[in-house]
Order: sequence, then structure tokens, then C-alpha cells
Amino acid sequence: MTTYIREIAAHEGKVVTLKGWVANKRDSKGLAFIILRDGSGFIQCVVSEETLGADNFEPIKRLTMESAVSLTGTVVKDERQVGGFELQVSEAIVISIAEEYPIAKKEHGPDFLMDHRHLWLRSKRQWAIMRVRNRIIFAIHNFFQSKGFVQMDAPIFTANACEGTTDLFATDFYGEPAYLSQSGQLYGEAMAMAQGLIYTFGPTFRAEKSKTRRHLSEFWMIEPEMAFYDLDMDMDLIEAFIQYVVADILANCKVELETLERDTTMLEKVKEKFPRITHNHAAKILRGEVDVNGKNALKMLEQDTIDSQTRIEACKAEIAEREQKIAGGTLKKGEINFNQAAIDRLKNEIKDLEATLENIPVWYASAKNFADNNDFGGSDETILTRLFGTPIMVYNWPGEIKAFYMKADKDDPSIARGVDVLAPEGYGEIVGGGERETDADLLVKKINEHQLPMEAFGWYLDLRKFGNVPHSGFGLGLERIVSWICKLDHIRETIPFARSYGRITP
RNA sequence: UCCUCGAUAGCUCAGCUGGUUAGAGCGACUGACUGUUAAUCAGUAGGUCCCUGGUUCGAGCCCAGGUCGGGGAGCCA
Repeated sequence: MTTYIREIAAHEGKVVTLKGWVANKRDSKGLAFIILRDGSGFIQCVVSEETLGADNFEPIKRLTMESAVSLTGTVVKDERQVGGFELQVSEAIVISIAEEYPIAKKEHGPDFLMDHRHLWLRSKRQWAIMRVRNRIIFAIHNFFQSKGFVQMDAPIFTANACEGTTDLFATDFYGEPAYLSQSGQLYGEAMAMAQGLIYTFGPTFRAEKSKTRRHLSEFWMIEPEMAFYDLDMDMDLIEAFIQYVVADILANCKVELETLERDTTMLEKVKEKFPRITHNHAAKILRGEVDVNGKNALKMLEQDTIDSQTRIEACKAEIAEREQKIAGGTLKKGEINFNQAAIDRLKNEIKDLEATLENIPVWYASAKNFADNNDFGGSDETILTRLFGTPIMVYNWPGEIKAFYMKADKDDPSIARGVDVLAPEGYGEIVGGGERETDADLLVKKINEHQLPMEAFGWYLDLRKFGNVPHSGFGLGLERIVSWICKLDHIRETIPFARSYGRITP
């Protein structure tokens, strides 16, 4: 029977058989250390010539990275090891020998890694990210199912844009033009009128030629829709939802977060209440007219410039120091490698900092001149959330920049009853939602204003004719929340095979 | 679409003011070593300097155009 590494602690002192791949190998005469991975975890296996005999040990010496083996041995507690245990191998069977593995135990560039995504997924870090993604999906379903929501799927082929603002992927549907769905929102409203509380969870496609660390062309979105909910109830639900998911990950993905070296102090703060601020107030904060907890947006950026410059000087000094050490010629080979790797890292850090320095004046101008009827840019979102340190909810948006279906405020019709949730630590918008317009005449007017084809919205307007009720919903980008919770540099690491501008393989 | 940076060994990079035969580390391979944590030590092999054209006695380096990639803007989850 095969045992999985994840449950190894239950087999202490017993003989088990593990089947997996060689993640790393170190050997010396008569002794080999194999880091085995089986998908459920990683464990060091010790193979000795004395135990196996020369004939059985020889094939083990020939094992290459990612070769497949079946190892039988005794589970021994060993505090030095990552999982706390190691396997003393008594029998080894080689299943297959791998060719030279392209991904080495060192730093690679993003393009190389994405070209080898099918293999990169095996690495420890990517393994941890995919486990977190899996658990987030599980937690999302748990949250909504326990509250009586029904999962209902929206179609992926659609006849028209539901918002009309972003670019769509065009395709052919039996000779008719069709588009890949950019949102299940309108269908969600129809389904909520049938089941009361629903959520959709499916892929979404956007042909925006975005080349940033926040965008994918194909991503997964969860879109709940609730009958008889107004904006305040919507915001209460969003807050409870995000708090639930984050608490679940903190409780159930300790090993994964540790592997990712995720500092969880910011995630712990998510249990605090999310500040709710109007778009108008957020604009004042951005322009530096209003301070938050004694912090000023513009002054923070000025300080960033100074901090970045100081850090660049410090990096340069450290590089010079390490280069001098290497030139000294007294270091051992390992120490030289260590110093060289540190120099590479520092050089990359300088590159990033210099890019930041170049961008800060742009971000500063964007914040300082922020217009009341504007949408936030990526940098504006970063500035706002850094001032707070928890997720924040920005509500009551200028209607002109929001979708046609968003409800107009009854006191000021130029205001849309929408809400965006901005994640801390620079991750920006993870949720967009709001209350839906129920006034059929107003909807018709807005569809015309947005120059959308009226005939495509006949069924949608029907929802206002038959049992019209106030309702709200929101959309959450799965990859964005994975990115934030794992604190990743780039969203491309959050999905097994990313599809983004310029990337369709593997 | 715009701004900006880049492309040199399988990988990560260095290559000075344009000058002889192209450099390092890692990885691979061969060997040594019985407790390694990116093991260590010795050795071996490995190059279309992204493409096209130009300047020059001479181009990895300079110029023009292109291709691909990173970061950012716009747009968005």
C-alpha cells in the first residue's frame, strides 16, 4: 500500500512505501539523500549502500532530478528535517529515469519559467500556491453554501457585452458572432429572482491588452447575487465573506504560507472592521487634503522617494563590499556562490527601486490632481490601502464611470450605489459590486447613453417587469485574492496555466 | 495603443572609450568523499553575442528598422 507524505506523522516507527519524484539529491560514498515529493508533501529519504547492498544502491546513485521512484523504509523522527521526519530506506525501485531537468535550483527569469510552466508547477513554491488556491475555492463554497446560497452557472458564450466597456474575445457560434463571457452578472440577477441567494463561479475572459502584474485574459470570478439586499447589506456580506476566507486559510494552510514565507501579520488584521469611505472622501485623501490616522498620502510618496534613494545607496554599498570579499580570494567556493547570489539579488532590487523612483512622480501627480469624477488607477489604490493597512470599502461612486446597471442614489442621481474593495499591501481592487438599478425607465435611458444594443437587453428588462425587487451583488477575482493572500509578485503564478496578453502556451 | 528598460553558454549575468582567441557562477557530465540541507572538492564539455541592414581598417559594444520579453499607463477582478 502506498502512503502519502502528508500523513507521514501517523506512521512514525513503521515501515511504509512512498511513491514520488526526486526533488533534489545529494550523495557521498555509500550514502544518498533524496528529497522526495509525492504531490502531498516533501520528505528526505536516506539510502545507504550498507542496507541495500551494492547492486541495489548503484541505480540510486544514477537518479537524476525528477526521476520517479518507489521507496520503502522506516519513518524516523528527525527535528532537523522540514517535515520533522525522514525515511530510512530499506528497498528502492526506480520507476523512470528523467532526462536533464531544465529548471535548476537557482533563480530563473519569468519568461523561462512561464515557458516551462508545465514543469514549474512541481516546484515547492508553486505547489504551495496551488494548495492555497484550492483551499480558497473550498472556503468560498463553504461560506456561501452554509448561508443557503445556490451555485448556478452563467453561460460562457454570450451574444453581447454586458458592460460594453472592455474588449471581448470574439468567436463563432454556428455562423453567428458570439463572445466569451466577461461577467455572469446579468444572468446572476435573473437567477437570484429564481432562487433568492445565488452565486456563480466560473471562468471570465477579457481581451484587455494589459501587461501588468494584476491582469489575466482568462480568470475565475465568483459572483454572488442577492434578492432583497441593499448596498449596506451587500457590504456586510462582502466583509464577512473576505474575513471568513482569510481566517480559513490562516487556520488550514500554515505549511503552505510558511513555504511561501508569507508574513501573516497583515492577514491577521483582516478580522478588524473594514473602513467604509465614500469615493468623494477617498478623492480628498488621495489629493492630500485629508489625513488618515495622521498619515498624508502625498507626504507618504515624498518619503517613499527618500526611502528608495537611501535603499539604493545601501544596496550599492553592500554590492561593493561583497565584490571586494570575493576579489580577496580567501573565500571558500560556497561562500563565493552565496555572495554572488546576494549581489544578483541586490542588483535586481536596485532595478526595481529605480523603476519605482521613475514612477513616483507620475503617481504623485495622479494622486494630487485626482478628479472627483475619476476612477482610481493602480497607484491610487496602492496609496489608499497603504494608509489604512486593512482592506477598505469605497462606495458611492460617480455614476458616469460605472456600469449602466448600477443603482442611482435617490438623493443624488449622479451617484452610483456601487462598492469596490481594495486589498492592502498594494494589491488593489479585489471586489467590485453594488446595488442594481430597479427603475426600468432609468435602465433604458442608461443603455442608450452607453450606446448598447437595446434588443440584447429585452430579457434583462423583463426582470423589472415581473416581481421587481431591490437586489445587490458583487464579483470577486479569484486570482487577485490568491495573489494577495500569498503575497505574490505576479498574478501569473496564481493559476495553473496563465492566459495573458502574449501568452497562450503551454 | 503609449512611455520605459532589456535580449551574450541549458540557466542567471559580466563584458571598460569600438581593438587580437568571448568571461564567471550555477546546471550537466566524470571522479573523490558515510549525515547532506542550494552539500563540498578536483576535472571535462558547452556560444547563430535576438533578426535585417548600415557606419568603420575593425562591431557583442555605435546607428536605423523589426521581433520577443520585463516594468508602468490606460482598462479592469
